[in-house]
Amino acid sequence: MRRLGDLEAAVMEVLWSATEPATVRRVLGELGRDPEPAYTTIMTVLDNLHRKGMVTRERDGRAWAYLPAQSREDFAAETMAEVLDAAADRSATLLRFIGRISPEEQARLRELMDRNGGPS
Amino acid sequence: MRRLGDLEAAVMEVLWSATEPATVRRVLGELGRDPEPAYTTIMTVLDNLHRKGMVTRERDGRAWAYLPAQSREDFAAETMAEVLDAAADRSATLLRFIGRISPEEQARLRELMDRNGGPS
DNA sequence: ATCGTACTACTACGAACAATAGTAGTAATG
DNA sequence: CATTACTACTATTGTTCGTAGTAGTACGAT
Repeated sequence: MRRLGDLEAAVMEVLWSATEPATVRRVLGELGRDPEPAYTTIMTVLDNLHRKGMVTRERDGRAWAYLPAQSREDFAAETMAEVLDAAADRSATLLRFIGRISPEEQARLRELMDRNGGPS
Repeated sequence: MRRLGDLEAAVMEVLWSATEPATVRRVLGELGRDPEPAYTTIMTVLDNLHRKGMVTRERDGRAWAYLPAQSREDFAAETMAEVLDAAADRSATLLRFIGRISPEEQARLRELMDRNGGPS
């Protein structure tokens, strides 16, 4: 499973919240950390995320602008699926999983399955 | 999220596969690693897992016998729920999640919800 | 043209956690 | 009572992440 450090996760949050590709400068500004990390720190973090395939990047003038390779939701869903795959007894895991989410959420889950995979 | 190293995960696998509390010696034997780690390495790993609350232990003669604090399925389900919590848009995440599991598994999920949360 | 600014590439180091294991002490067993 | 097996304590190394400096380069303004 792809695992992120604290700062890496915070940086991804910024990128996920952004509506546009974000430069290092922009990520730094929107991180809202105290004390503010150095510009080069964020640059390194973004570079590492790029190596890990978590983000892609494109030129914005001279600077790189980074954008998430996946949406936050895709990332979360993929992680959930990976965790499920790692479990031996998938049914038992699913059963316990639904035991951990609210009845409302179960209803929503049902609805989503109806609407989506249901009437093919 | 509780994160485990490679060896830690392998040790947990052994414990999860075991039907009984397992001693260090036993875990070491069933790890099947080449080269086989030192006895004390596994001892330290189990001690760390114990500190993290991943395992409990009881005396088996002079040795400690370790057993998982949670089943593999509980662990997986809890992790899945944590990941879902971290996502901003839970519905969207669930939607993508069901998109990643097979129709059969969706059916099973539906069945589990019917049987469980359904007729209260 | 060149000077300053902003960005990048390269490099490095410290902190935290994981992997690895040795040594010394102690208890059980024969 | 000696040998063996286990535990506690300690230490070292590796890996990943967080942190950042320095040097180089391109661009825009004057």
